[in-house]
Amino acid sequence: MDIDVLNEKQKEAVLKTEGPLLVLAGAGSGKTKVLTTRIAYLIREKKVDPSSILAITFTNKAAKEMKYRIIGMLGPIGYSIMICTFHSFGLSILKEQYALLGYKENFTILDSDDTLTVVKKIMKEMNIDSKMYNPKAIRNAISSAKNELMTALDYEKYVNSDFSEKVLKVFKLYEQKLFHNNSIDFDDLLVLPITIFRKHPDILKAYQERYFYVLIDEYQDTNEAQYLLSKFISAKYKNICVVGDESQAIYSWRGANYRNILNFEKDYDNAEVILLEENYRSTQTILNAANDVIKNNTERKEKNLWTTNEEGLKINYHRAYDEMDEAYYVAREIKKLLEEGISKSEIAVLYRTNAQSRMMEEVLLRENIPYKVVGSVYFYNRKEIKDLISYLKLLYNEYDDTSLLRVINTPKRGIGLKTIADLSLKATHEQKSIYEVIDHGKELQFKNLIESLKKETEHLSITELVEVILEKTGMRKEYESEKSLEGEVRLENLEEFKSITKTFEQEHGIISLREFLDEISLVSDIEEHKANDDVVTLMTIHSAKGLEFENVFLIGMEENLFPHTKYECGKSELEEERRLCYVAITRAKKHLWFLNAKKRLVYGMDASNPPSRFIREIREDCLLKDEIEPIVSKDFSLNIDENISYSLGDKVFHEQYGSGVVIDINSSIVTIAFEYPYGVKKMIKGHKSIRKVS
DNA sequence: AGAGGCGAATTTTTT
DNA sequence: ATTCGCCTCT
Repeated sequence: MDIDVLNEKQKEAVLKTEGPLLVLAGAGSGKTKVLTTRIAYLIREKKVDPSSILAITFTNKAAKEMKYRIIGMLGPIGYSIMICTFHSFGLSILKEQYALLGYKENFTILDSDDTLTVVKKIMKEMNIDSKMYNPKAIRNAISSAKNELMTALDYEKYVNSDFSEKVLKVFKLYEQKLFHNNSIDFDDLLVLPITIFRKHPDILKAYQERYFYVLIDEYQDTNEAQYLLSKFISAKYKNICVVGDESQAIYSWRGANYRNILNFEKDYDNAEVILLEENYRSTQTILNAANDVIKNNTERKEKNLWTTNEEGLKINYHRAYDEMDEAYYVAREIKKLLEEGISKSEIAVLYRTNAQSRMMEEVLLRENIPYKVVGSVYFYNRKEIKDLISYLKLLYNEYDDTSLLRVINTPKRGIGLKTIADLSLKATHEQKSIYEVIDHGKELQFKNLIESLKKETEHLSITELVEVILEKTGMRKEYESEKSLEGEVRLENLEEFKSITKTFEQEHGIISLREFLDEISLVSDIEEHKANDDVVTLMTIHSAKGLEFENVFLIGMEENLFPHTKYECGKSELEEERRLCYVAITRAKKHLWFLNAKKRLVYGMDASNPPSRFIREIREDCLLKDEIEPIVSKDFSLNIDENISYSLGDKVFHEQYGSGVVIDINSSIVTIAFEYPYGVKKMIKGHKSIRKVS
């Protein structure tokens, strides 16, 4: 553990172990290093019991990274430290205290799709028109209310419109329904522990004593519930260290309140504040640009990033003709970088909205530059996977109506809408779950099937159980008998799921269904276990938070797009956009490019936006305007056979990857699933390397 | 139950 | 421009 490699401020942050501490850590100032060293110091020097340390992060990825680094420093003892996300911390409490709130041990967690389904169902039952009131909006309103720690009862006081009146109605039933289903949503993972703590001071006390030292990462992103949970847990010993940077608060639209970090000193008497302003990541030029932009925000703590790094390259600024020209400029610059021997994994293209990735993808495909789009398709979101997970959830918690409804007629077993409606009505009426009220007909056969599978869970591993489910529910047969290529792909996905469970079991030993379900409920996607993929990264600025790349292209630097002003543009919204810009700029270590276009298609209409105000906020000598001839090129025909149309399920043959199936088509890109080991690839329509086979 | 047509919406995303 | 959800028709 190298305390000596830390700078003075970082050292202070490590050594001040007692009492409330606020570490304002600018971008690239070694925040994670401080956190991990601090934990190592507590254990090694202060002889603190690892199990009395609680470190909370926002994402699984961050938690994993921190754990990995700690274990690197301390060895296996690191495993016994509670390093987790807010939600998994909440779950750990609920697993111990569920009974206090009347839940049964086998409660399950609904994801945001599931909760939407519940909301829709309730709206239907209550005859609320889903055209007049958007179910998603209602779900979000409920979720926001819960994160503000409002119960349905509290919400009543805030009803001031038609919409909120409907929200209230749905909210009440929603909470009832979840309870009767013995299930909870993501928000409950934060809210219910707080409810318990408020009701049972003795239990709160026990947790306070268990976690003597508390660390919270990304404190600027805490919402009310998370804020309060942090406060409760550390209220007794007040050994709370929060780390964050209000300049990087970009989730206020999700209920995060960066004032939590600005108010830390008011919340905790004698709080010490340490500023980490030395940046180890970027060049002076990049930091100047970042500072120039962020200083236009009013609500922030004065902070000025500096570095001893060299001045570095200027920021290239290119105003392209249109979005295609913009993408081509980026592709050309990337090619230059690759020729210089720069690794693709050190190149990122960042944008404000997902829609912008499209043209970029198309051009990178045409130019044969390997890339990945972060956060596009979620494995767990595929239909067949969700169905399978629903079976698992139902086996664990038969009261889970959401899962039951998903699979009761999947694959088809002749249980129609009428039957389902009747069952739902009966269940609502008797305040029971659907499973409980099933007593005859084909649905009883289904119930018996579930009962027999439940028996199997006792002596099978998860992988074996999945196999039995695929067989006995007829899922496998269904897809096999389709004799369609789509069915084949779905079967492959299910096989892939089995390899996930297998890996999981190899890593964790024999695990219970509960452990497995918890894991997949709280992890949004599987590990990107294609490790050594050296490719260019495309992603939104939001997803780029916490990451760094030597070379960063920031595209769409235009008014209306970034800052984004689709709806209203209030001062606070603009400031959040500016923080987002700050985050984007500070991702770059060595070289940064700004791109925009004189005109582009927005919602199918020509739009021409002036350059982003953020560019103007940067001192001029940081920027190098690059004026080159626009590529107004029509000769994309290179390697392309025109007029080839595709439909889903078409069989194709690729000279390198062999035979494959078209699984997605969008304007000029086809997605093709090739056989093992090539997998799913995107290609430009009509590329000469692929041909259709009949 | 599945295909086709129409209208509406279209920032950011984790858990 | 395109996607998505809902509706109707086979």
